Amino acid sequence: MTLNQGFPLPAEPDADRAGGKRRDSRIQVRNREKILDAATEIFSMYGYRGATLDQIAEKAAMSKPNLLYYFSSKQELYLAVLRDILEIWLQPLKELDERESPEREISAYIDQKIRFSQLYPTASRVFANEIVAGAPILKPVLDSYLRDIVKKKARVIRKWVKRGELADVDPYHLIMMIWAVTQHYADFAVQIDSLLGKSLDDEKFYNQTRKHIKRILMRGILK
Amino acid sequence: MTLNQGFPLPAEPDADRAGGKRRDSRIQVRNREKILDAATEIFSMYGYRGATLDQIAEKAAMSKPNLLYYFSSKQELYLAVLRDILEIWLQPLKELDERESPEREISAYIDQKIRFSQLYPTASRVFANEIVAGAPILKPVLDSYLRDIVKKKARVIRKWVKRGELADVDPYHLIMMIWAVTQHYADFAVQIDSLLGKSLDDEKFYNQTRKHIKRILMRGILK
DNA sequence: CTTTAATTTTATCCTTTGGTAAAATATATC
DNA sequence: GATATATTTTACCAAAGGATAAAATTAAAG
Repeated sequence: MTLNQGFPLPAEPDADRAGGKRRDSRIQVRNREKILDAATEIFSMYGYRGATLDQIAEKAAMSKPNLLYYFSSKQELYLAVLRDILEIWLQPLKELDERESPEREISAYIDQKIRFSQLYPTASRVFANEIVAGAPILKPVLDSYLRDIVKKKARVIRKWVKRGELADVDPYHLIMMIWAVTQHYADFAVQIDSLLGKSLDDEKFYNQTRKHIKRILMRGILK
Repeated sequence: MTLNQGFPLPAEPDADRAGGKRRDSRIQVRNREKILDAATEIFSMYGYRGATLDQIAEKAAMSKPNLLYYFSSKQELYLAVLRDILEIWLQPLKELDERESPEREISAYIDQKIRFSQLYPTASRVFANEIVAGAPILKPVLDSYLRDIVKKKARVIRKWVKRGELADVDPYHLIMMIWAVTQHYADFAVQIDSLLGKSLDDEKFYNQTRKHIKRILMRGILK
């Protein structure tokens, strides 16, 4: 689950050391994962500044100095968490393929985004927190990497519009809309739970939500 | 701007004292407002736990003890901020009127929500932060007050569907969708700025966004 | 102008928090 | 099983953060 490959976020100084020391012992891998999971949960609730290493250490069932043995600072830990999230957050968008029909592609995209909200709601919330906070860490990534991908995919959507397969929609706004709606179910899960007593964990509700979102959006954009 | 009337959030012990001391001197009003504005901004960036009184005091251009003279604790200040936000956040929904056409009413509702995102983006972010964090403070309000209003308005939407004026949409999901999309432009403003170099402050972009959201959504739900 | 009440400042306290040092323990290798 | 290395624990520190006390200043009322 700790993927991270080639992201424009500074790599952890100690990660995948090639020289000298042996890394990746079973205990190493297990503990790093335990910490990342705990950190994701705590960061999702309190944001970077509000989260404390004590809380994270407790949730990971280890002492704070022990935690700092694996991630040498709070910031390094936060970066590691964000890197993992960004990886899975971005993946689906990259797959939009202009050679297929917009109906099929956009539908699949929505499916993947809502699936992400179901599978990684806390990760989604860490991301939300970071962006709402003004993206102090991710800003450079948004300004370069994300910007490029979105621009490329906007072109794909525009092509569909020109071909007459899609109503005359603004590609950017369409992408924003899909993000907004799908992420909402993860980021505002408490609210949903308060109002409906349901969550995406409930497979029935998950499918109902998925279909409903798709019905309205697809109706809204297909010719 | 400091409205607050009859909200199910505990009232500040000192607010609008009737007995004894005179309140609301000009200086009192001005400083409380200055603090609330500063607090909204800081809370929007760092959430409740991540925000510090030092930051807020600095932004309000006064000393920390001075700030605490007006709001006797961080929590009290946070409650005051949330109360103000909730007031303006909820207002538009209350106005949905079944006697009018859904086309007109929902369109007006979207207008009001996106207008809120334009006028109070930081307030929107404080709210977002609170909900993403699991609504530790607002949970009771969501569970009672908000729940009731939404239930009532869901009934209105359902009536429109039965009358055949609206496609067969789930009222709750529709409301969620409108919230998600409109709030997105305030809550994820940095992202929007990274990708498009625009914000709702730009009147042209504001109108383009508004129309685009409405076009897709209305097409998606009208018969 | 005095007197009283409201506001602001200065000094300070205690707790929390990110982080370190070094000793103690466990694990692996020969 | 001895030695080296990796992991964990214990004890601690300096800075930050929420909050209070009390003195100093300013504004209002008579």
